[in-house]
Amino acid sequence: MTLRLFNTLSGQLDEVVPADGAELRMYACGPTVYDYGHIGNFRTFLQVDLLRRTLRLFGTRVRHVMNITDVDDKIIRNAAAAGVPISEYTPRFEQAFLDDLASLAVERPEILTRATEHIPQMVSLVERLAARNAAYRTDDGNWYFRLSAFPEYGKLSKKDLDGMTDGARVDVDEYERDSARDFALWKATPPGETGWETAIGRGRPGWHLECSAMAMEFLGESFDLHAGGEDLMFPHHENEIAQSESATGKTFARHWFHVRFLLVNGRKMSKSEGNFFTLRDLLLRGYKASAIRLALISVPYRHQLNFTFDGLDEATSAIDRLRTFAARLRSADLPAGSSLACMAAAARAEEEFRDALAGDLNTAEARAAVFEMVREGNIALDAGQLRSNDRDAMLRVLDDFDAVFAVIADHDAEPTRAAIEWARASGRLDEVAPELLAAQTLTDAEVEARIEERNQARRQRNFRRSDEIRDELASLGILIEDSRDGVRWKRK
RNA sequence: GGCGCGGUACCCAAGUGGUAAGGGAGAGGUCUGCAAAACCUUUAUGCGUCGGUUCGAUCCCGACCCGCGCCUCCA
Repeated sequence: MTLRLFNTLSGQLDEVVPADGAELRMYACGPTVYDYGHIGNFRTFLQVDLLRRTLRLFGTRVRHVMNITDVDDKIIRNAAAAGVPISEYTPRFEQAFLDDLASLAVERPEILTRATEHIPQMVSLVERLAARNAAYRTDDGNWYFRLSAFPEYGKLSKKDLDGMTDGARVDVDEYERDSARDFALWKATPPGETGWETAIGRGRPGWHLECSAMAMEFLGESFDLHAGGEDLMFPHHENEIAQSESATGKTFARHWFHVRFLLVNGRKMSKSEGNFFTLRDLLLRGYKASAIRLALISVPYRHQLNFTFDGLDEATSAIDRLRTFAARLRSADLPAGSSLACMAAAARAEEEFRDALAGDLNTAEARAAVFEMVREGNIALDAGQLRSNDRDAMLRVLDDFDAVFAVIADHDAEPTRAAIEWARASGRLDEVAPELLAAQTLTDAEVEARIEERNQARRQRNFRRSDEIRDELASLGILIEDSRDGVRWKRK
């Protein structure tokens, strides 16, 4: 199966296939590690994860490179404010970021790469550009890219810069850029400030240079796909294209994948709006990692997603439904054989699920296909018409669904536990939902013991006592469900 | 101002030129010591407004209204 994906560069749906016929080489812009990641960041990384998981489901091998930007103005400023060198400042947030990705079940890219470890590659890129007269050094030691050296500039973001550049250029200060639109490749820094001594002078990389250098380092001068948030389209990706293609004369990335920003309560997320959430904020409020993941991937990547707490509740319920169905399938005692209707339901779900993903990663439709099968499966189960082969077929659909969505398999305890641990360590315990904290006061074994106590009371038909225990556990955020196959419980 | 996206039931959200997926919530029911959970059923004569094209439009065209994003650090 082949994925058809919107390509910002071509402006249409293009098939995503490896140019070398073997391995899909993709580069995704990673985080600048100056703070904890927020849900907007994670929507993008989650959608990239969805992309790579879908490719793999379709049988495509992936070599996915993600950079960690560990030097830039914000980092330098924040580290200075914290009174630590950046080499001490960034690892903390890099680790937090990677932990957050793991919490959200985001697969690790094949290659993670840091900007500060590729200074030589960046320097040689500048030298190549200089040799082609596409880069120049100003008297203050900065290096700029000469936009006029790249006539195709604007082809990604569809900007026509002709009228915007410098038609009215009069006297350009000798210390300034030749054109206001020329962008910095390398920023000169005085001794004492973060910088590297290199052949092109002392300084540090401009923002765009690292991505070009590292993408080429690990994927070659020309590769299959480049991903990032919509804001990166201009100027970041446009500049990457300009500097890369000017240096190599080759197409940089063939396919460009951009994820739209999310809104929170209908507005752009910002600290001043009071609608700014990190992953950790949400975990501490008691939302499960799986629910956050599902909420962030259920709206297709090209649409704005309006993130709300209602949406998280919806995702929580939806996951419960899926998990309950999966558990029900697994534990059901079924006769051998298969039924035509159930096999057909599974086959249809599988086909629709794959088709939906193949059509520009339509997660909403893919989800719907599986939920339809869930309903059909439940009906068959209730009617005693589901047979063991049907079960296997439906479980396979759920497996494929989870290979991409990754929300049915329950790994929610660890992220929540880790978030509480982190809150404890960083003096933020007051941000933890009381119920969540309460639920942590009992170990699983202790909960089981209380439940056994209640079971005993129930056997003696001492329902007053039994309800007492149930209420007590409920106040600790532990929900009890009596079922035919015994008592199930879960932490809220 | 330039570029772009969207307005579908109480909420979220797919979708197609031929009569509206899915999830959540609500209601009813099954089950249950009770409850919860689970499961089933049910919920848009209508898809921002007004015109047009068409045998037929939510889907195509035009105008308008509203919301949003990018154009500057930003995923």
